Amino acid sequence: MKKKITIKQLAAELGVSVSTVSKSLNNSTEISQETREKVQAFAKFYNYRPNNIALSLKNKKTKTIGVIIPEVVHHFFAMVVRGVEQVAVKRGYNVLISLSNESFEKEVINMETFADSLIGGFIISPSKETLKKQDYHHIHQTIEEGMPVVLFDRTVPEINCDKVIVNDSQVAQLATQHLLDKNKKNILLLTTEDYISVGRLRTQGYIKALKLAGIPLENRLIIKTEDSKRSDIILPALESELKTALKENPEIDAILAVNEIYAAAAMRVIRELELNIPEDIALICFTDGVISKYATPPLTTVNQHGTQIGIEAANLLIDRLEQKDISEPSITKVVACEIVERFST
Amino acid sequence: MKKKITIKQLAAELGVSVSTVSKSLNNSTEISQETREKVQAFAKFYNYRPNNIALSLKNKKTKTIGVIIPEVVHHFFAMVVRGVEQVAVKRGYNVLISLSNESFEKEVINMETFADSLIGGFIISPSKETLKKQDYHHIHQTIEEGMPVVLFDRTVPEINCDKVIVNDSQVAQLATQHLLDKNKKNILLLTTEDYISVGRLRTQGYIKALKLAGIPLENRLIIKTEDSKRSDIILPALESELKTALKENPEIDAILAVNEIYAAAAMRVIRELELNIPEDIALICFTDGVISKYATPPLTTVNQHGTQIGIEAANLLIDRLEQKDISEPSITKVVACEIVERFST
DNA sequence: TATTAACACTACAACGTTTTCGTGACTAAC
DNA sequence: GTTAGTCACGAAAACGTTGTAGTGTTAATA
Repeated sequence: MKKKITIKQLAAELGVSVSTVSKSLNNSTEISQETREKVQAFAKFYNYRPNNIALSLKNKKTKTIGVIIPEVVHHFFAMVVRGVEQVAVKRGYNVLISLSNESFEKEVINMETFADSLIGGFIISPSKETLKKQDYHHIHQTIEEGMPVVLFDRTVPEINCDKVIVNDSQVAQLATQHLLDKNKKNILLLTTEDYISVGRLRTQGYIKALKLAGIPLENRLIIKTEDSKRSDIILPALESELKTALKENPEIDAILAVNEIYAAAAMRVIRELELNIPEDIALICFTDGVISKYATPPLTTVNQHGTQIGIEAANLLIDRLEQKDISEPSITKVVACEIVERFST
Repeated sequence: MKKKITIKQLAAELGVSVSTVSKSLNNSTEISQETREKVQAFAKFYNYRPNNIALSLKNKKTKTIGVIIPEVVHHFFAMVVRGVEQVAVKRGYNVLISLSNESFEKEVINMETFADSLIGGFIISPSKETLKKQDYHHIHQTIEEGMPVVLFDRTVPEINCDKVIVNDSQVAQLATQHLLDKNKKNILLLTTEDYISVGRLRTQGYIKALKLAGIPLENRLIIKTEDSKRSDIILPALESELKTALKENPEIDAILAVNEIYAAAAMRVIRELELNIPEDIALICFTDGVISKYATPPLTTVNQHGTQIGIEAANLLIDRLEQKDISEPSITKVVACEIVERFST
């Protein structure tokens, strides 16, 4: 086993001082061409690579960014991670990942652990529990301590930081319009409680589209799911609620689901009731993931461009890390999503 | 903005030495009860948290483990990450993630970046390209430098390190047997090229099951996919090849797919040919993910317990990091997978 | 009264870097 | 022959922490 070599060892080996080695490796003109070459050759031979920990300590900054998301086993978040990782590598940064598992406590703990100087800044999408509690002290504190934070997807107005969002409301309106265009007039909305910003915004878009089309808003056509914990608990409840709604309101001819999982649940119910997609009921949902792609029929979706969101977020964060002027105002980027038409509408 | 406070600043504030503060915070009996309490109160007031970078440098080890996987946007790998993260948090470690994107070069670069002292050890599933090239110098070198490595899923015999694998061959045999039990005798196998260990092993299990049942092995019933790059390129090719096979061999009454995506492709083809699942063709696949779960009909699958694999891998790695005796022999853990019967068989 | 022991604390080195500020040796100019 | 200037390199501090080895004071023992 050959342990990693340090500058000090290299210096001893070469019979020169530590400073000389350091300067040679950094190609300083202070050192003669000859010595530089010798040192560099030795360094290469011994496979010297600088100790990043020492560098971080010295420079008082790290080349690592922290990503805190509720889940990785979730297509959208995985896409975001991919995007973040992409630009991180390109710009010479590492990515530390932490999963809140939709739990407030875990989010806080993970954030504090990360903030202990391992990390330069955060990219976060808060857990549902955090949003419900509206307790953002950990995020505020991090910002207070001078670490930049970028919020994405689930955004919180009272936090002043860079944000990457999706034009949720607008595209939900578009999606609703898309259904109306297909001559579906009784659209059921499958959404989350309003404390989740994306759910709220999408609901707003839905409402706006109906209003514009002059269709009265029926509250019984909106199913809001509590959505607090794991999907294996809430899905059966959602399915039975939906089933009841469909039975009691046979005029329903379309469903707008706020995410893919809800759409999958909807499909299951529709199948059980022996209705056809899209003839009897059209279906459109957010999140353009594998479920929609490989479903029967493939679903029309709203592609949220998770990778793009990750890219924007990472760039925003790294820009912030590398900028001198700390007082630049916060930026909010909107990533436009688009409707991917398949066969469910 | 209140910057993070250091021991030195605390010491100045309190009018004692740095050592006293350090020892007080660590509750050393060397320091009087009184002083200890005072220091701790101050530390709490100023929200002191130790600088992990400095600790890492001092202790010559970090509390961070690196995970290198081909993709996050992939149910199985996401599950593994979840498992790793779970035990990492529990045991006080951080998780650094890197995506190879199935590229050899990216894998090597990322690994080298990570290895620059940020990380204590690695959990890796090599990229397809790496497996094809059979170039494992980067992994060997890392091990040489004394960093523990745990390989999972895609395993390589010539690397001597801890491993977490799935009893692929055995369970593929079981899956095949499952189809045979349903009275399906002409089973098509949708697999990868042999250089991917999981593909190879599953193929072996398939062959063994047929042999045991006394059914002759037909090479035209095995479709091996190159599978080198992104799925959007290989899937159409796979689909057309499969379609041809199904047309030319109408006796085929079952398909064993080596992963979910292949199964989804198979479903698409079956649908196009207007055949029924499972009556005309039964379908079973590896990876118990969202596609299988929400497909029509829901697919019978082999659950690989990704989370469990991640848990085992992380524990193996952290055990290795924390053990004194460096020369303990390598361990290979087998995580048993099981067949989840749904409606496609 | 002199020695020892306990106590409560401090000084300092070390981890691996970079960088500032020397410091000799040599050369060139006066 | 003195002074100034360049060149090539080294010493040391700093980043934040911990642990070892002091250090001075007081109390107990011989």
